[in-house]
Order: sequence, then C-alpha cells, then structure tokens
Amino acid sequence: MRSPEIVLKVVGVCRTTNFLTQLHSLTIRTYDTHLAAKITELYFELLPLQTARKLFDEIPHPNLYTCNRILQRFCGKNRYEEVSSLFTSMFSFEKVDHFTLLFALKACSALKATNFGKTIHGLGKKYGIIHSNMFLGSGLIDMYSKCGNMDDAFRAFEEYSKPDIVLWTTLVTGYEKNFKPEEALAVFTGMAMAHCISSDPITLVTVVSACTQLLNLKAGKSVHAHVFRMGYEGSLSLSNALLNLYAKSGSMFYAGNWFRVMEEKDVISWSCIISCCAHNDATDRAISLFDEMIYKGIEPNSVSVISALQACESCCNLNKGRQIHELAFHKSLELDKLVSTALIDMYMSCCSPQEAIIVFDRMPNKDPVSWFALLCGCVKNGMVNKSMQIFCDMMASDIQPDATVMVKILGACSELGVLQLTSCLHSYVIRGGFISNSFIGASVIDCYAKCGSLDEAIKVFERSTDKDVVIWSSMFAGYGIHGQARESIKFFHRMVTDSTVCPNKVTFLSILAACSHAGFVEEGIEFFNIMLNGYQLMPESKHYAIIVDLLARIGELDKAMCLINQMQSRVGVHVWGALLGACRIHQNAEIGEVAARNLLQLDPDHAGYYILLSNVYAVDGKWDDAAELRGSIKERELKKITGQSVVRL
DNA sequence: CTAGGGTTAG
Repeated sequence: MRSPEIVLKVVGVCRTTNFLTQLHSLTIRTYDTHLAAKITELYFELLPLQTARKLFDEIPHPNLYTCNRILQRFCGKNRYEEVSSLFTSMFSFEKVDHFTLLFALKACSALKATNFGKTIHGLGKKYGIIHSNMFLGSGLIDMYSKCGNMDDAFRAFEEYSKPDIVLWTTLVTGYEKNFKPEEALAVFTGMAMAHCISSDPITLVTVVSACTQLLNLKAGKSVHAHVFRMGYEGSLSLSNALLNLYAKSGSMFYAGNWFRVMEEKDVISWSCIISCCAHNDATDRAISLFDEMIYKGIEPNSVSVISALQACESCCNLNKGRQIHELAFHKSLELDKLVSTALIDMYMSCCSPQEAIIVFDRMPNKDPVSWFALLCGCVKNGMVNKSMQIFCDMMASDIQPDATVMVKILGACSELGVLQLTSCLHSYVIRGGFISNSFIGASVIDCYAKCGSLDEAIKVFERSTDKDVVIWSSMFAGYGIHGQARESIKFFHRMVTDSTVCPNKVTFLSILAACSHAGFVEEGIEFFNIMLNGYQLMPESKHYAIIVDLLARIGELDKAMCLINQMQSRVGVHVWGALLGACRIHQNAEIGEVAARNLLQLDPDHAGYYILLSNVYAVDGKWDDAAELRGSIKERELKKITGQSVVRL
C-alpha cells in the first residue's frame, strides 16, 4: 500500500493511534497534499491538542484550502480550541486568506479571546485582505462585540467606508447584545439615514429587541408599523421578536392579540406567550396553552417546559408539574440544567421538597443556580438545618458561594438563632471579601440581632465604611427586634442629619415595626405620616398592617377599618390579621367577622384564622357560631401550626 | 469552504 489513494480509503476506516503514527511518517515522506489534509483532520480529531499540533508542524507542505476546510469543520462542531491551535500552526504559511481569518475570528468570539482577535485584525491588515470582502468586516465587528468590546467593534466598523446592510446590522446587534439598547437604536437611525441602505427583516429583529430592553412599547409599535409597510410580516423571527416585545412590556392584551393573528407559529412563539401568561398571573391560561401546544403536535423544547413549570409553580399545581416533569423526562429535557432548576423551583414552591431533592441529586453537573434553587427552597419550606447542610455540601463541591447565596444563608442562620454559627458565617463573609456588599452587611447585622446579640450587630454597623440605606435600615430593625424603639428613632434622626442617605419604604417598615414592637403608638403614626407627606412614599400593605395593628391595639378599631377602606394597594393578609387579632382582645365580633371573612377568602386553608375567629365569637358569647367554625376546621382537616422561637447562645 | 436575527435564568 504505497498509493496515497488507497491509504486515504484506509484512513477512513482505521482510526487507531498506532496506525496514525505509521501514516504520519508516510505522509512526511510522500508530500501528498490530499493525504496531508486528511491526516491533519485526524490529528486534531483524535489526538490530544498538543500532540496534534506537533505532528501537524512536521508536515512539509500543508495546503491552505484544506486547512481552511478543517477549520470550518471544527467551527461547525464548536471545537474552538482546535480551531485556534490549528490556526496558530498556520502562522508559518506564507499567506492565509480571509476564510482562514474568518474561522479564527469565530473561535476568538467563542473563547472570548480579544487579544488574539486583535492579532487577527492586525494580520488582516498586514495581508491587505481586510477590505477584500465584507465577510471579514462583519466577522471582526462580531468578534469584538462578542468579547464585550464595543469601542473596538465601532472602530472596526469605521474602517469600512461603504458598509453594507450586514455590517450595519452586526454593529446594531453588538450594542443590543451588550445591553446598550440606546446605542443600538442610535446606530440604526444612522443606518436609516445613510444612503442606499434600507433595513431588512433581520435588522429589524434586533431593533425590536432593543425596544424590548428599553421596555419602549411606543418605539416598538412604530417598528411594527414599518414591518407592515415593508411587507415583512411573514418573517417568523421578526414576528416572534414583536411578540416578545408585547409580552415583556407587560401588555398581555397586545401579546395575546398578536399571537392570535400571527401567520405562522413555532415553538418559540408558544414559549413566549406561555411565559408571558405565567408571569402575569394568568397561570391557568399558561398551562392550557402548553397543553394546546402539545396537542397541536409542536415539539416542546426546554424553554417551553420551563415556562409551563413556572406557571405550575406560581399556582401550586403539583399534579400538573409532575405531569410536565414526566414529559420532560421522556424528551430528555431534564438534562438541561435550566429545566432541572425549574423543576426544583416548582417542587419547592409546591411544598414537595423531597421531589426537588431527587431532581437535584440526579443532575449530572450542578451549577451555582441549581444549588441556589435548592438552598432557597429548603429555607422556604422551613428546612433551615437542611439548607445549612446544603451550604456546606456546596463548598465541599468546590462551588464558591456568591453574594445572593450568602444573603440567603445568613437569612437561614438568623432563623436558626445560633449565635456561634452567625460569627462563623461572619468570618466567612470577611474572608470572602463580601463585607463591602451592603446587602450582606445588612444580613449580618440582622443575623446578630436575631440571634440575640445587639452589641455585635452595632459593631458591624459602626465598622461598615459605606453606610447606605440598606445598612441603616437593618440597624433600625435590629433595635426594633430588641424592643428598643427609642434607639431606633434616635438612629433615624442621626441618619437624616449626619448622612446624605435618603430613607425608602423598607426603612420606614423597619421603623414602624420597631414602634409597633415597643407599643409606641403615637410615634408610629407620626412616622407613617412622615413617610407619606415628608418623603412622598406610597405605603404598601405591610406598612398598613403595622399601623392597623397599632390603632387596633389601643382600641381604635373603627379608625383602623377606616384606614383599610382608604387603602389603594391590595389589602394583604397581614392587615386583616392584625385587625382580627385586635378584635379578639377588644371583643368586637362585628369588625372581627369582616376581617375573618376577608382573610379566609385570601387563604382558605389557614387554620389560625378559623381559631382566631372562633375566639372572637367565644368572647362575644356566640357559642354556636364558634362550635360550627371549629367543626369546619375538623372537616377540612386543617391543623394549626404551633409557633416556636429559639435563640442559642 | 465564508457574515447579521427570535423564546428561558437566582
């Protein structure tokens, strides 16, 4: 077997390294370009990168065309390390062409290797092929954009005196993908004003995406009108981009209407509308749309499954969630990390942490987000010890916790109330360099306060160099927890006079809570008014709940009721709960019934409300009503969850 | 052998 043709045929079948070594020496001797091309491909396909490069360097006359083909093949397979390595070997060539550079640029984009990209840019100039065609231009702009370097992308763009539509679009897309939607629209405007350039459907997709980022419905609509004028409504991607714009701008109405009239719909369109419904309290509609999609024979992908799972999550539809899980399993979509994480979220929100843990354990490669979902879910389900365990496992698996994880775990720790653990986490926070993050600082303060050590909380507060509104608020709350409303108020004045920090809604919530905890009725009401009139902050349900509690406690039930009637925001359970609790103390069955009826409407399965109401009846002497209520608790098989609070020093 | 686009996320 001396003929290269025969060798080539054999190469296709036999792929052992041993055989490859023999072929290599043959290739070096024969100088055959076909053989060289084929074997180059095999080196990079089968051997470790370094070995492949070494062998390739020994080949006397590799052919540019075939090397380009190999680069292209590896680009198609996303094997960019190989691309970059082979390209570097090609430096010894007398000349490479724009195809070579284009594939190399693709590798730079994927590997985010800006410096290497700049080298290629320079090579292009050296070889004088930069302006040989527009392909290299868009490749350069795209490379700089994908490396997050828009300044160089723009400079590359400026090197072309007559940019074509693709070049313009690449630049617009670069700005949009780098979260600079204003710049994207500005470039688009520049393009529209440039001579002989009119936008095409692909450009408009990006323009619509920029409008979506800006939540600029008005601009988006005018693009939509332009789409109709140009007759582009047949473009599916463009239709989907518009659908996404309507969905994201919170306009379910527009989204639904546009979805209905869209000529063609694919799985992306369906995912988009399902996600829109799931995020806008139309969970049942989201689920029925998902069913409809399946019924119509549209193959679900991970995105549609995730959106449907989110719908199940927010309406606690465990059975439907399980059904979708099964579907995802059969379609092998559970392999997608985002799907698994959505499943964990769903099971955790539907109060089935065991199933969530099973999903997590099955994940072959867990990412920080899935760890976080598991940790949050355990906290949400009251499994605080378990969440601490997860935190340890996470570090044992070499996953570095980030700021969000730290905030969550500190929250869990404050619930556990173990002071030693708090100081442990505090040291970890300092060592990890997290202490400058004000959310974490505030969590540490809160954690110390809840574990009983106000002194430590104050130390952390005084030591923090950059006290922002979050840190201050956590300190007000800390004093509040310890019943020291006086100190809390003193600190509030210190903040207002000594710093430039402006209080927000959370600040007032902390202050109000402190007043409520210490029974400072007048001060509480005064702060409520300062918030409303002094700072023009709209109180939310939680603020009202505290004020209602304060008023109701001193027996001003009518005033409290009056305040509730004035509320513009949704009246939450805490507001009615505060009122009902006070009605029991002040023996007002009339208002108590109103409060209870509203409560049971908001949360029919909460045993505590039934018991509170039955107590209201009892003190009023309405024994029959009380008995009937107690009966319905038994009927519904509701159990009162007993409260516990623990501090371990 | 070659370039620009749409849905998910704590």
